[in-house]
Amino acid sequence: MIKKIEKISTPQRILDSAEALFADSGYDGVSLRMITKLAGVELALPNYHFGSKLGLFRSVIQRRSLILNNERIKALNLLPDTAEIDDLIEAFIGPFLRRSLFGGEGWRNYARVVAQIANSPRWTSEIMSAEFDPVAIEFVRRVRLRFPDAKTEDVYWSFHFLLGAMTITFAQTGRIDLLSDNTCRGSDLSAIHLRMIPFLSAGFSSLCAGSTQKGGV
Amino acid sequence: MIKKIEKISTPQRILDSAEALFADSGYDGVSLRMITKLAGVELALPNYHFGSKLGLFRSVIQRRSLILNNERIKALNLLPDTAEIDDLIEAFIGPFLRRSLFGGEGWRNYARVVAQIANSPRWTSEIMSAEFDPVAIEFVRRVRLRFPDAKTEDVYWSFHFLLGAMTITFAQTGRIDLLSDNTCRGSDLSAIHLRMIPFLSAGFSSLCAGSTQKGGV
DNA sequence: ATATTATTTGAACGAGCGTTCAAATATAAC
DNA sequence: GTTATATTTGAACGCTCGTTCAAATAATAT
Repeated sequence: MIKKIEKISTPQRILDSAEALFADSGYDGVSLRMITKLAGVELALPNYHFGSKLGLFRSVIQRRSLILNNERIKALNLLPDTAEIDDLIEAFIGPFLRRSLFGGEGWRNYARVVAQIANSPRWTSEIMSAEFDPVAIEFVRRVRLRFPDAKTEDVYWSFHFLLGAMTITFAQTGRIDLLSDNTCRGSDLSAIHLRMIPFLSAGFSSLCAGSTQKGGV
Repeated sequence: MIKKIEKISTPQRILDSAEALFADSGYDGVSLRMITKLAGVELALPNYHFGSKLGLFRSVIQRRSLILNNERIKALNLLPDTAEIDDLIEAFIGPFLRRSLFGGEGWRNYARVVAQIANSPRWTSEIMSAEFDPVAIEFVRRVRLRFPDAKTEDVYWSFHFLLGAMTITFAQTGRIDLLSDNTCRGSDLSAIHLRMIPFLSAGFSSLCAGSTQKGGV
């Protein structure tokens, strides 16, 4: 059978181009003219399909966040209530990590956009909370099942540290490559997986399991 | 008492206004007209004093990074070669944390700008590496003195996770406040200090001291 | 006080911005 | 095949952008 060239719909083309450009230069660093030029469509079409530039930006995030959060919830639900902390962290981080590794350029660009919005007060409520609060709440609930004696604040703060480490890492800024003179590769996500889960698990355990006193190596 | 009106120089006024606006909206989200209007100076003056908008942005970062990195180096030099990992982390993070807490609005805005540039590939080489590599290298060197058997990659990756947790936290995006329904306050930096040092120390120890195998609670 | 330099002013430059809209075209329903 | 709907086109709207520059003013040095 002859392989037909799959026609990609206009909204998809716009989303892909916007995602790639937003990943490099952020929301304000990209114009609709740059996006439509890269997508090969007319200038007016983003506004027709997404209402506004802001609507397009939100759609860029939503498209993959829905997939990602479904996978996270599914992975968490597969674990027993008695699951260890490293399995919980794996369930939360793993889907994002594997998408970044095997999901192609689009998922890598998405991760870069996520890092930007996660680190800016501007997008905290209207995007970050709207997209990621439900799965974050479920993750926190499961961590508290694992550490019933943990203080609420300790769990939230641990999650916050995880969030920062995760977003900066998956964004692949090139910082660790430059700093380590290419001894470490930000694109080597299997090396990341090997280290991020133990690092964060130890942090959670230190803060949520035992006492909060210092020096507890 | 009579409040003496301290005349602030034009470059300082421009830096302060630029810093505040960049903190909220990023490099491309702010115009020189917004900056000069807030500073109460003429439009042409940023270009006169800093060469260009990009030069102004770099100066905003440099102004406080010089102070910060001097304090970090000094704090590291005060520690013996046998210093524990939590003291090393304290020396690296502490100055930034205390400035954000007691240093006023300017330092908080600076932290927000730092979070943005640390999480964007765009600023990795020309700002992040240029400003922070020397102190990062010294920190890594000291960690390796503490953990002589640690693999090089493990130390770099641990530092990278620290960087992500630190920048997102000091940026005070409001995310943890919203997520925890104000149980946690992103502005409560003493609560942060109490938790971030143990969390990261445990991560470093897990990755750099013992074996890299999983499940080592 | 005068000469020299540093800074500030006010206006203008060309270019790019997000958004809108009527007309043209393609698609779908009957 | 004809009508109704969905999408695309191309141009224009008012506005803001970073940068430049000669003229005016302030500060400094002799």
